[in-house]
Amino acid sequence: MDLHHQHDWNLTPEEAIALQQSLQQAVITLDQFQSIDTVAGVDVGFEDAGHTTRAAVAVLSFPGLQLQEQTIARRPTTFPYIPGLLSFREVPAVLDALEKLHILPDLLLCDGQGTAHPRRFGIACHLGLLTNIPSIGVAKSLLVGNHADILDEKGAWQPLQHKGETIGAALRTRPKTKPLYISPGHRVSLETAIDYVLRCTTKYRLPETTRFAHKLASETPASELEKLEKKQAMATPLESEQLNLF
DNA sequence: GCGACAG
DNA sequence: ATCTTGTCGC
Repeated sequence: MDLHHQHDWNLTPEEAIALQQSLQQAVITLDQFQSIDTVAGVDVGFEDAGHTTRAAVAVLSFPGLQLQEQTIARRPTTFPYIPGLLSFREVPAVLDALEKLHILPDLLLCDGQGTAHPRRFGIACHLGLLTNIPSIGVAKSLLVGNHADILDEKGAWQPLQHKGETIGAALRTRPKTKPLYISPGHRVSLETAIDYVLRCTTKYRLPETTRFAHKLASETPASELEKLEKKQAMATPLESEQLNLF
């Protein structure tokens, strides 16, 4: 992929933090996109006791939410899990999976935080910036910040705040369940992020995009992996020029 | 120094 | 995230 913000991945935690602070300056939390016809769910799982990273991308039509395409990529795990540095562990594999797509998704729903991060640069921001695809962070638990109690009805939400600023929202996507933490990744405002997450959510707590991607990243048997590999190789994969055209 | 800590 | 069975509640 010909990325506008390419960079080395062989970094120490200290270098990774410095890079986040640098790249964060380029993040845009305003709506900057045209029509959204496809939404992709991105998720990552691990095999071999964590030695292998498996990334999955599921592209759904929008607003119909019908599966259009799915890809999987596996590669050796090279970075440990460190709170605040998740993207350095998962993004390389995700980029591999995105390169296999034939359809360029209009929006990315990522597993994890966007701006709801100590340095305002969660995995959704990192992926959005590298691919230049509008992105949203959809996390199942909190990394940083606080919020008031949320009404127990779908759609209810409260701003997530940290050090005096609103960094995201705690959103109830289903009654009687824990909220989801939504935040802008890149080129999407918080209000719009909440709207899209709700429009991708049907009867479950997690959006359909995330559910499809998670199924691929964690529940797909190795036996069915080769079947997917063939489908992925059938047509011409997304060319780098198609990604990043501002 | 102590506790918290996406996946 | 992953290792793992049954089980409590709407």
